[in-house]
Amino acid sequence: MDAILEAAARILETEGIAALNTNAVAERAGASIGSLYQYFPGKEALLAALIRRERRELINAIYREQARAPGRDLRSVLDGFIRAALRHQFERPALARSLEYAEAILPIDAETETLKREIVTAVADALRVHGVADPDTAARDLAALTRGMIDAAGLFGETEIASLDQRVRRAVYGYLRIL
Amino acid sequence: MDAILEAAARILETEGIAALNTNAVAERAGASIGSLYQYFPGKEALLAALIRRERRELINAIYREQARAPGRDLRSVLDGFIRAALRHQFERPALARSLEYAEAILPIDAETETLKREIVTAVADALRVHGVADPDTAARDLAALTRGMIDAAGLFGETEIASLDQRVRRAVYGYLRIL
Amino acid sequence: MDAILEAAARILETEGIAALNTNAVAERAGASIGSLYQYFPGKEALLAALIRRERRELINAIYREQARAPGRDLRSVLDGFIRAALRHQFERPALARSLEYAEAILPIDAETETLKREIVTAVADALRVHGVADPDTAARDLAALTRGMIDAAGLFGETEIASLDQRVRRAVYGYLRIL
Amino acid sequence: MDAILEAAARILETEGIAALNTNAVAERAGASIGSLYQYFPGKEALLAALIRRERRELINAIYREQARAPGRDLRSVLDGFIRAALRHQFERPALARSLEYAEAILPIDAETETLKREIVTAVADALRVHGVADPDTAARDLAALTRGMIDAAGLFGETEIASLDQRVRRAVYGYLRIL
DNA sequence: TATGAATGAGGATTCATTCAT
DNA sequence: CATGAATGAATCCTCATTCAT
Repeated sequence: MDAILEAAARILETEGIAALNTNAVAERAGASIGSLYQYFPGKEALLAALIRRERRELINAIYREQARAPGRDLRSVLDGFIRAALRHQFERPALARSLEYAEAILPIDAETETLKREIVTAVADALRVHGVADPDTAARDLAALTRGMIDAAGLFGETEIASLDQRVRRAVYGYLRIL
Repeated sequence: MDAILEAAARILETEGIAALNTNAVAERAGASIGSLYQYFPGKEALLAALIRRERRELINAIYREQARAPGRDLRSVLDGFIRAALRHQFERPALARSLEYAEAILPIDAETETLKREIVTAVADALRVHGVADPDTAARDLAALTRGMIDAAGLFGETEIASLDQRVRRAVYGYLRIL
Repeated sequence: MDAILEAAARILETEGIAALNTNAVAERAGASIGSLYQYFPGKEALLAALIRRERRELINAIYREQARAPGRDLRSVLDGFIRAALRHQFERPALARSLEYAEAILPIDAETETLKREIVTAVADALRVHGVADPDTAARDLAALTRGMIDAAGLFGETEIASLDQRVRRAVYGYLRIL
Repeated sequence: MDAILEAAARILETEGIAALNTNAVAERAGASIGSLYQYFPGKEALLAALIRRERRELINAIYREQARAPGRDLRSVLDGFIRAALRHQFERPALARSLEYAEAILPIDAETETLKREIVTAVADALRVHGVADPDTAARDLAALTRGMIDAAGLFGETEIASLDQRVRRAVYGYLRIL
């Protein structure tokens, strides 16, 4: 099951959604199509599972940062969030991009929808604690801006994470007018 | 020919890349598939043409702003660019998103590649004139962050352009540390 | 389109419903699967069309007999109906059997349902004119009994129509207690 | 083993031959597919066993009637046969229909073939004893007509057995010209 | 003897593309 | 130039059957 998900991830990563077909996934996973359908009711469910897997990873990283948040200043907290996002999305930029698109296209089930909201909610909570105005919109904007920048960097072929980290922080701090 | 492109745009907009097939495009355009193939050598070429059409529109808007730039301060110039991007992408957010994704997936021909670079180049030129450091990277970042924010706003269902305009400007100015 | 229907009929006739697959139908019709799907939206629709074709033939024969009915006695009218049923069903007994079963299994659309009823209605009308009690039930019974006998005769390998005709008439007259 | 047969019967009854697949049968029987294959060499054998089970039930009922036949008049004997057929087929009309069809399609083994003949033979014997001409054909016709009427009644949704019993007897007596 | 994961051939359906009219 | 019927490769998915445990 993990092998199948990972195979799907790799195809999405290297060839995009259009090339994601069940036979290719099964073959690359070293399984038969029959097995694929034993674990996933269909192609969409497979994609949904992959989306959830990736989202969950990011959320867990975000939560780990959140756990360290109490008592720290807003910048430190944001730095943590940004680092988590960077590590996650920059690890596999093409995969993140494909899943992002798939999420926008697919009929999203309740669980995936929840996961999606959790990220923004966690950020919004942190902003609220520090007195930021309209924390929900701000969280959404910051997540979007961060994602856009990392995506573009990945597409451009950047490999240096430190520089990108600095630039994202500049945009985030600037948006919030801190410093 | 325009009818065909517009039909493709509408399908992309409402149903996504997966639903974009030549027969559907021809039918919605009120033409026969035969005619579609008279004007476009294939599906990819059709998509590429649509990407170019949309990119060209944005570039023209950017160029119109650029023409007014000499003598104005950086903020005014950036405001123009942001307004152009907003008007363009916020007009048809789902279409923009689909084309964005298609561009990342498709084998891009030279012309489309050039168009893509022109936007960033125009912004970079303006930044360079005003002494911004590493104007190419900055232009890329600003374009990415702007696109990401507008895309997310569209996906979220925002319809008020004024508020979004302000928030994007905040991120852009913040990134550049102006004000 | 006729070729496709006829190919389906022949497969149904010689190999039964289980062997009826779209590829086989297309091949036997000398067409490509693509063409099959141009004319029929799916396998079920193809089967439904075939059912309607066969039913319509029988109904037309029934109607031809009905047209000659006015002024004739009940026996003559029934003889005509029986002859029509025999000629139709005995022509291709295995096909009739398969379609009968398909009709019982498939989700039947309104048109097919109507055709189905028309036969029984025509017989019931004739019975009613001649004062038969509960003409609707009687018509249903007679149709069922006739069909059952012809089906069994076909399955048994009978080829002589005259003897079967006589036996069916005996059952029908007996059911109605005429003679 | 009985559970498996009964599970197959229920699926046949409610969803038809097309929906009868080994996995579904095993699941509904509360067994594993492995077990199914322990008891039956394959799907066809399972179906054949089910056909034999049902046929045997009917034959036993017929034989019970036959045992009471000596010394009784033809009408009483026939009444018994009809009652047996009605009770059996009207109990589960959809199942009977499906098995009937399966029997016509499947490659029938010797045992099933024998069972099939036994019913007609028992009826033919009774007819012969009472001097009916061409008892074999008559038995076949009567069995077919009875089956056809019961099947149609079941399909139509009749639930009242008494009325149907009367009507079948009318057809049977009429066919034999008794009364 | 029971289990059920794994297999993969088979079958339904879609859709990019061609080409005769 | 326009048309749209025809093609068939590609894809999704099902299900009979096997076999290691």
